[in-house]
Amino acid sequence: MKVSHEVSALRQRFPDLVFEAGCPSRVLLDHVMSKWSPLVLLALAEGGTLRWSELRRRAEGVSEKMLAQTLRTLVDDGLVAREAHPVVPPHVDYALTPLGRELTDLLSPLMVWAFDHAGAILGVEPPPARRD
Amino acid sequence: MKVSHEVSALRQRFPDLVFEAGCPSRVLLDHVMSKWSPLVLLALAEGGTLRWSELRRRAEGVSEKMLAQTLRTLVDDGLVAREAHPVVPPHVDYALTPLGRELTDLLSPLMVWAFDHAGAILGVEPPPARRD
DNA sequence: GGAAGTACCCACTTTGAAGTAAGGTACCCA
DNA sequence: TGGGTACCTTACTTCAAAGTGGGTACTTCC
Repeated sequence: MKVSHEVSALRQRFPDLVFEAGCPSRVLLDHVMSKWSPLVLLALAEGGTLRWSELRRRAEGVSEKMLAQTLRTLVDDGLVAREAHPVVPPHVDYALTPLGRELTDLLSPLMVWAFDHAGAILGVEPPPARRD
Repeated sequence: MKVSHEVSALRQRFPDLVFEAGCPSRVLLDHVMSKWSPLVLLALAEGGTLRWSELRRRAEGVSEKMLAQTLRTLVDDGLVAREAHPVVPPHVDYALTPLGRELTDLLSPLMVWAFDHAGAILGVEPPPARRD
């Protein structure tokens, strides 16, 4: 039984109460699930090594500030590796670390699932006859 | 190759740009990754059918307002089923729908991963000698 | 009659994430 | 001399999510 297996893995980590706000896993999840992180991570999962300007193009709509902030967080967390070449004009490469790859391997099925079900779930918001 | 397979599944859905803000998958992801949704979903994955008061206890720190709001969203999205028994005092049961179970099957490995790596990742924030 | 229990809703305030706009560096080329 | 390129940073503003503190309904028990 796959489900029971999943649940037991959960149980080991979150005994009775699940996990309180502010605990490390929440913080990490917040990093990973911030507005632009998934886009950056998936872009790197798809595209391999990418430079700053290429990431800006792929994460459509991201501002320079948010891209910098997102990348900084991911680099600090050890999920993305940053390699700056000392040339002019600047050339900086970003790529997933092995840890980052572990993450995207778990993250992308979730994104694919969300993509596949989003229309049905959000489109068919059943008429709000919810009240008892 | 597992990774290539994942990536090709991604590619099919997010051709060159990944996906713009405001698209349905973002909205769904935001629902699922809001502050309390993962706790509620995992609590239901672990605990099966739970009633309101039990959920309040498990999602340590949640306010009544936020629990109500979170549950309402999840119910509207068809991830959680709500069953109100017409007794006094009120008795309302919540449980995952099959769709919700699909989600938690993808979500819980991510949470487990986050739990296992959070300490190392956040604790070892390497001394900020990041600048070139 | 009034307190207690359960599952909520509503109005207001606070917080923090994201957006905007502007500047900054370091070098090359015209 | 003064653009132009690529990679950022900082200061200020905005806005939605979350928090706070109340209220409600219905019935049973004391």
